[in-house]
Amino acid sequence: MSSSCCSSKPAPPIKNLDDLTSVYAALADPTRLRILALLGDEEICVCHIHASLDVPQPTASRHLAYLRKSGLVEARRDGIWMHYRLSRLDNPVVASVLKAALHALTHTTIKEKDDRRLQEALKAS
Amino acid sequence: MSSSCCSSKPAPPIKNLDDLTSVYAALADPTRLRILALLGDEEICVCHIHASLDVPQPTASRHLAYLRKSGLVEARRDGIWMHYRLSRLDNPVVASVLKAALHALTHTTIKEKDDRRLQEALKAS
DNA sequence: GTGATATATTCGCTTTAGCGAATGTCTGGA
DNA sequence: TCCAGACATTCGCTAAAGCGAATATATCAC
Repeated sequence: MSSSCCSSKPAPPIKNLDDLTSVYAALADPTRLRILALLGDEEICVCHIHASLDVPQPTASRHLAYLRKSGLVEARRDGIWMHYRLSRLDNPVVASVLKAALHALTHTTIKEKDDRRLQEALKAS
Repeated sequence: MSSSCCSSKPAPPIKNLDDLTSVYAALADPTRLRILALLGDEEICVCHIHASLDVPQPTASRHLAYLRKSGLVEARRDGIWMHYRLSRLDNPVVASVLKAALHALTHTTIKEKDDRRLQEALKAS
């Protein structure tokens, strides 16, 4: 993982430990982890997210707002739809933390189910 | 970071997402992050930990108990002293998550101070 | 056993997080 | 302008976390 940081460019120091702590707080919830895993490289709208995770729409929306505030995801409005995607993190250290999380999530069994439901939702729309 | 997992041996699946979530919950506290960063490869007793972090002894002890329950650290009794060290994690996926955290912590400014106080404490003992 | 030191735990408290239900807001179409 | 659909937010509640202070436990020396 040091290859995603520290190899070429010098990584900027993290002056405030709370910046790191808040990232881990954002990752410390199963619904948010599932959202991040679902996003991967794609951009997904809220309706597909809450359908894939099989959680109520306000729940998905609340966790998306949390992730957005923490800087891990970004949103784009498209008419009545909101599309979410993973942020391109400027800080390589934080980026490697998220990368480790995404990698770990590929090893979870629940991600398979979520991905399957996403494909069904995409097909049905 | 995929080099620390998935390269040679097949990583075991994470059947329960809560296993991952609880690891991130353990990392979502500044005192615990500082403890993990301080430990590094060494084994450190509680008195040096709470002296290095400049937190009350019960605080250090409580967070160490938390880290211990979460499986991230292990303890060894040596007379009246308790020595803590990072666990050797059997799950490579979780190990890479911790590795990313430790790497990120090397970029924090507070770790320098903590390390410096640790050296002083070691020298004084 | 007594005392001293190192560490762990409990207690009372405040703060925060997450949830379901309900409601609010925004957008596009009729 | 009014409605319907997509999404966001608020409210009331419960559960959990973290802290400081105090107390308990454990080990060793005497």
